[in-house]
Amino acid sequence: MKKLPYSFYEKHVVEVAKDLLGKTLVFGGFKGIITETEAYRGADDQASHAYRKTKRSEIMFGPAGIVYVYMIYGMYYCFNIVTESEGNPGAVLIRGLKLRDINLNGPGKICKHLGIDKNHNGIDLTTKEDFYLEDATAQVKFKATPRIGITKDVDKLWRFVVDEREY
DNA sequence: CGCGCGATTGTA
DNA sequence: ACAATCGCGCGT
Repeated sequence: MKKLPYSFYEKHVVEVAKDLLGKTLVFGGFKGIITETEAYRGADDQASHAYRKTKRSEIMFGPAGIVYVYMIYGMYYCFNIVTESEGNPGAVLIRGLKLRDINLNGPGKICKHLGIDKNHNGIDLTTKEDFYLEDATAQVKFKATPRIGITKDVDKLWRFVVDEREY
């Protein structure tokens, strides 16, 4: 299996969110299959941090393949991957990860279990040897649903979940 | 500088 | 159904 290149992340955020399903995340000693994602975009997505450019959301406006981690509700971190070309904000929230023996369903659980926090913000997934994504040969089946936990732009079907029998 | 609230989760 | 818990973003 080979590491996913910059070109994989540079596409439209919704495409990347779908394509990430079934891919393998390698982080330190952990290896897991991505089972659930959500897409967040720029000015046309009111639910996104990048709806307005702030110090926090600035990273979403930058180049693709970069890790975006933020704290939520004062006690959990959310792990995102920046997409699209520079100047076009977008990021995919990783919401589900299947490890060998544990099913991490929920962005907070993933970060807590793997130990991902604010220190990982800004890491380039295309150049590291212990933090990257691996290509997958097989395509997985999935469903599109509304995103979780938001109050604006709730009608966008930008949450993608791998069918349970696929993993 | 103060204040309300959030891309969540475990517990009741 | 709700508390835990704190950094961010916006208004003053």
